[in-house]
Amino acid sequence: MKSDESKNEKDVGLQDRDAILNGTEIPFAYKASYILNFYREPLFRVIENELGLKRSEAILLLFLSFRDGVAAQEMCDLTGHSKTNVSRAVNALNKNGMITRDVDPGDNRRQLLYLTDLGRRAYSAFIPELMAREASMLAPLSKAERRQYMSLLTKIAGGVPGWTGKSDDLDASARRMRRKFVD
Amino acid sequence: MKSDESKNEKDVGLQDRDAILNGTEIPFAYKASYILNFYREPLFRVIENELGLKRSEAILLLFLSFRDGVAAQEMCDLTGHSKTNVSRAVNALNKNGMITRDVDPGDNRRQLLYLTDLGRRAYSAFIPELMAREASMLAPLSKAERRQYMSLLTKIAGGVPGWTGKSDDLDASARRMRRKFVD
DNA sequence: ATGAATTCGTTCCATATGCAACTATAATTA
DNA sequence: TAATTATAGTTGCATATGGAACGAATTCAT
Repeated sequence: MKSDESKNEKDVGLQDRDAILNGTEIPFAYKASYILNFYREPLFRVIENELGLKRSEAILLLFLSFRDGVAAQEMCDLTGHSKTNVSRAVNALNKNGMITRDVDPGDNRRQLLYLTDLGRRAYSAFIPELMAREASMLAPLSKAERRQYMSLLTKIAGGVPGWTGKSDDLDASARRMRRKFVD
Repeated sequence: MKSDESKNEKDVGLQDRDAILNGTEIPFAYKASYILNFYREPLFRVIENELGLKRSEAILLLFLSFRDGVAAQEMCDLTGHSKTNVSRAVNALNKNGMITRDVDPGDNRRQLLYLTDLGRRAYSAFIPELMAREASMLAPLSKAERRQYMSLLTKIAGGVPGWTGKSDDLDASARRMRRKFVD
């Protein structure tokens, strides 16, 4: 694949951009990543600057907003984040008063997490921006297409537990990669 | 280990999981993030362990695989990654012989990047695993649904340049957040 | 019950990453 | 042309993040 040499323009035109996004061998994953990168990253930086919340802390607040009272473990399972990171987010938010934690009466190792009023206020401060940006993201879709999109996402998400968590598959991937790349 | 799924309360059941994913106020973004997290992160870690390629380096190889000869700048524009990170990836891959770089004859500031054979071999080592995982991800969808999904992603991706890069909007978000959260 | 194995959460350490400041080159304006 | 502004890429610094090792609580198998 040779690039042609007509690169006078530094701007990448729209159709060019689309061609680029279609060039990869993993077009679904690539496009979804592309979209999500531009959706999430800039806003998380704003949240960090304005509210002093790290990415993982904002995500924890988001999670607790509709799932109050879980333990850190659930957060790891359902988001795929490392427990190291979740632990740190829990401690930081606890320290600044945005969540509280109670020992789980049924298991003293676990600590159940709850939003405080301050935590809810922080959540209320950033969630409208995330929603507005989501609306921008979906703007090119009609109502019917949005329903379609949600339906597809739901189907895909439903399959996730089937192909994640199987560390055997990842080990097999690792072996194939290694074998293929050995010098 | 408990042998099955009947009533282990620590496990989150499937229907429960779906309810959780639907609970948020940004369901599209949340579900897409959820899927993508589980798609990408584990494999990037395998790539790092097996091939010694950082996430940003693997992404650069992926990008060059269908877009050989670009400058670092394009990489930033089209992926949203910071130029710091891209610069470091370029230097690392150049040092270990996976890419070469030539000064752009039309602009001495720019350096055009090219995959080497070694770089292609590294790419060839990991891309099948990303493809296989993409296939797993899409497994719940029929052929027709996949076409639909791609069509929707294309539409959404086409809109991205319209709502990103407008730092005015982000500034406005920042102001609203701050105002809403002031103590 | 006793001891082995498992799980929840924390901490240490190494590394990855973003921002801001900087150098060098190019484009713009006078 | 000279002076100003903008852009490509690099680097210093502060911080974010993941893995492994750990302590404590729990479960499992005798």
